[in-house]
Amino acid sequence: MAQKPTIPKGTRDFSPLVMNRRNYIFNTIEKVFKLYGFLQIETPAIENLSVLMGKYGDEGDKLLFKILNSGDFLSKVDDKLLSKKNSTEITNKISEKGLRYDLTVPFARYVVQHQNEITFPFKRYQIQPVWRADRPQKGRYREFYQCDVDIIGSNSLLNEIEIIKITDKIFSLLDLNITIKINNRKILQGIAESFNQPDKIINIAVAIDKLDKIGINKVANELKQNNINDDLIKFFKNSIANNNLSLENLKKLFSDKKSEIGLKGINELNFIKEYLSYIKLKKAKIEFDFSLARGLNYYTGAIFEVKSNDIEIGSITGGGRYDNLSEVFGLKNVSGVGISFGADRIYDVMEKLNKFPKNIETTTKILFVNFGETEEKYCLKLIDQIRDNNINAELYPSAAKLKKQISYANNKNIPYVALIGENEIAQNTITLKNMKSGEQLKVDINKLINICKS
RNA sequence: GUGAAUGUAGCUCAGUUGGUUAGAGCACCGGAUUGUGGUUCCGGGGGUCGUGGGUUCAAGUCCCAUCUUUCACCCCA
Repeated sequence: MAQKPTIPKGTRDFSPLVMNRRNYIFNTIEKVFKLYGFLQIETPAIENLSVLMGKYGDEGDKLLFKILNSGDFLSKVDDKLLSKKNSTEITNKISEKGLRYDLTVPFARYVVQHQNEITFPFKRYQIQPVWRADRPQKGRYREFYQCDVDIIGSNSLLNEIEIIKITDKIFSLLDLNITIKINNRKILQGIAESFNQPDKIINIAVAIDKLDKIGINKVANELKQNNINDDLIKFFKNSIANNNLSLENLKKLFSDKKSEIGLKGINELNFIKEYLSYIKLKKAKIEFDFSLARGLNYYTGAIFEVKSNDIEIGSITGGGRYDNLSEVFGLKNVSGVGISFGADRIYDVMEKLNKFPKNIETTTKILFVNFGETEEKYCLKLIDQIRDNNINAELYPSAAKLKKQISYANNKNIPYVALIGENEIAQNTITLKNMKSGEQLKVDINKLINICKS
């Protein structure tokens, strides 16, 4: 036990059974992405820290995995700096690369770098792992996959509708009951502006986001601690207490305070509402929730978050519109909207609810038993023919005891076993064993192929 | 980053107020059954009890440190 190898905190190995199930999720998601006309890209696991830093808020920066410079990286650090023991300053000198934290920021970087090859609006999807130096706990890993779709280079709110449709389609295929929560950052910004604290929008958003969890009083405390003024806190307390935090109420506030951005947010939200009333969703519930904030800094318009209705776990999917993300990389006026499916959390939910179909687990359809050199040569020819018919088949690699070979088929859930020994060769036939029923038939190769195909 | 709990065989766990050689079930390997798995019976391998130190005649059991895993907060998929 002592010297057994381990893997780093928050990372996992995926065994064959788990991989089958993970691939089922990835394939379902990818199929829907393609159905809506998205094209795939990949970006490197490693990005320059200058690309990653400052995009996710202070908390996000702390959670970035940083990579040491190669070579004698300490030689550039002078003794004064070392003795100060300021980790941030020293890190800047010894690390210039990091592991990507999400797929959206690398995508924005990609768009700016490849702007001349891209036809806008650009619809891309990307399924790759991301890394966060978080403390692992339930549904939280340090390495996990995100499945992102984004449309960049179009302001149309039709894209938001499409994102909602994609989300609905994927979760209906996976047979999960979910709620899509929708809000708009412009509304939050309008609130901040209306009370003369436009710079506090992040603090306000993060505090309001906890409304469901900790209640209005604790939210009020947190707002106070962040130096949010009393007028705003009062507004919240009153409207929540009177169950009155409605679109109309907010609209009135924004009109009174002449907050253009707030009014724009309300218009955008109404657009989505109106269009959603035209189209049918298969499975998803929609909830407009003014307390939804999302921690990532870069969102500027609609924001989405998906929760499981049946399992208590953080959000399993999230996204929104970002107007200025490519601007920080030098490309102005390119707005994007996208959403990210958290494959690992979706897996956890599906496993708890037992939602994985049974038929995704079989791999090999037929095993050829190996009786020795003459027989294996004979089998090799037949097995080629079977594989040419697109049937997964394998030959046991040694003439082990029959018991062992059949157990192998049993453990691997292989439904058919072909036995070809001296007798069968002489009679030019195959003994085919059905592992479920235990039945054995003598068949020829064509019949065997037909049985395996059905 | 803050606060808690946890660690005994591949897995799930027992192990009394500290006291011989640390157990069970499942899994694995072999045999009953040399051309037949999933059932049954018999046998077998596998542990310096997370790691390092300490207390004691004696530590899986008590103390300290450290690591791991898990949970909550923060934040998030």
